[in-house]
Amino acid sequence: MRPIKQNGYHHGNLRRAVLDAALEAIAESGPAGWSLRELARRAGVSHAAPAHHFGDKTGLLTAVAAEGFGMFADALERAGDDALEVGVAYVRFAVGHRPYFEVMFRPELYRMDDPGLTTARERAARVLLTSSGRLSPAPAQERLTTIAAWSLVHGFACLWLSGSLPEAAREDPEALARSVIRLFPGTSSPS
Amino acid sequence: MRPIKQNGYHHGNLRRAVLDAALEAIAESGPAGWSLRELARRAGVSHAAPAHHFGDKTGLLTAVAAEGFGMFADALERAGDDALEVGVAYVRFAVGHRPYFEVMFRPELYRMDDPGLTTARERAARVLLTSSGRLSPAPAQERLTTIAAWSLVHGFACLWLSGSLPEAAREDPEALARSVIRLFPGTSSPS
DNA sequence: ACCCTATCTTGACATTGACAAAATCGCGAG
DNA sequence: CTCGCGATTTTGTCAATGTCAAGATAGGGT
Repeated sequence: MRPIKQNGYHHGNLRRAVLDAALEAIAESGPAGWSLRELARRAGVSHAAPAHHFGDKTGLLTAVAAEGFGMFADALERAGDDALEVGVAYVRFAVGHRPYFEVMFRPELYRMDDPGLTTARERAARVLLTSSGRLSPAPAQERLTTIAAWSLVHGFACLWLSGSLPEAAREDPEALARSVIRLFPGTSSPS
Repeated sequence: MRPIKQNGYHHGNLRRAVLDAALEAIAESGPAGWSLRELARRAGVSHAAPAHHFGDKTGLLTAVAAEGFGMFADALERAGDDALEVGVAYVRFAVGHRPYFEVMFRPELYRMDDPGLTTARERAARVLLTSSGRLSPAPAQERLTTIAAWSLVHGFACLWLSGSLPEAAREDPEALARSVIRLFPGTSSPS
């Protein structure tokens, strides 16, 4: 946002500033419509400053994805054990943190071997697994039920973000998501 | 693939050649991991030849999306009126024509005001609407049911394409999709 | 034989990602 | 205090890319 440097050189936390600038740029132009040099310009530093903290563009996107998966896992854990609430939290995160979400589920943009990223990813997957497991009518279908519930909320989030749903513009996505998820068997009566 | 030109200049259908080269490049490196000049190199023409047919990079991606929506609508119409089969066709198209699918649902990459694109898009939407409509238990929930069914198949396709599903590597996506869709209320007994 | 239009080439320019080397800052050792 | 050292930032540079403008070529219609 605002330039960090006052006069001469500085040693501020440029890492955070560049990350925020990247998130803002992704929000404006998508995960590929920006440039490292533009971020540096926004942060008020020279064109090669971000390279020291992130290596290259892929490294910056890896940092975005890792942070995103961490926040995502937190949000899902906060939703508790009820599958409906976890699903709503899934959509709420996608809509409320669109830049993170758009990078997270595009693995060709970042490095999947990042350690912090994979742990956060597994943490989020565990919440999805446990919450959707109790939707299954029989233990044999537990795996399919998890995939189906995950697909439902993920698909809704993607369609809403891409503007494919005609009602996307004039309706609250969270309320709409709640109504849609309720159609899935087992989510109507939580307790 | 193969260079078109034999000797000197040529007037072949470069448009098709560039489109095919673009699809191949997208299949390899995603919708953003290629360059116009690389396509021209692959097709054996000069670096600015594609510009005459597509204007710019966005124009080329618009052509890809338009052609993709046309093939998509054809595939869905071929599946008939049964919601389960339409859903399976949805996933089959996403997996079998991955480059098209990845561009189609990323509107920031192309121009949505393209006339041929919007007509094909509406044609596909109509199939989804009519086939999912008969899944609804009550007419009042028809809109929600359509959104839910669409979200389910779209989410499954996206998760499978992004490699997020752990079983993605060792199972047939079409069969898995069929099992998953069957969990949705109303799809078990088609007739 | 000639021209005309679509098609393709060539040349150029600004922007970008990446790398190397120099410059600067901040902090601890003496 | 000051000196040096590592972390950080700058500057300079290069190849690659997208886009535009101008020239060259082919093939058909007159």
